[in-house]
Amino acid sequence: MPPRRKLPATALPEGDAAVAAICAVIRRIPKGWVATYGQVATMAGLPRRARLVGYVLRHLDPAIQIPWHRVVNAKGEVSYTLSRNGGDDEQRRLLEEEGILFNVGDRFALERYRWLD
DNA sequence: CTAATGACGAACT
DNA sequence: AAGTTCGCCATTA
Repeated sequence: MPPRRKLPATALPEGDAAVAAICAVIRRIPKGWVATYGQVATMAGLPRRARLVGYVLRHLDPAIQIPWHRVVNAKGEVSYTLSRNGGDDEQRRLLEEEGILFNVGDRFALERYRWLD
């Protein structure tokens, strides 16, 4: 069986190693805590590659077991995108389920929930 | 080959 | 505080 992902065959210059590194970091985010896209990228050895993290998460096989919902943007909110067809609401639900409180601006106190290695 | 498009983010205005 | 601009870079048009 090939890797459980949906990336095109000619994916990244860094290859599967980059995808694996990103997933490895995300898997270490503790329950009830979050990490930003940029933070995950840096921790995976890919500084300034936040968009790549978003790209990988976007194309990840839904069946793969990974706490993808714990990855948020630097403003302390879930990145809402039309193309996600409600998947963003699901992310918020999962985070609230883990005890993260959202305020009226669809945001939460990032400084309070950010996972520091 | 060029241009636009992002699950992004920092710096400006 | 909120909107804009620019850097980022793989993918898509």
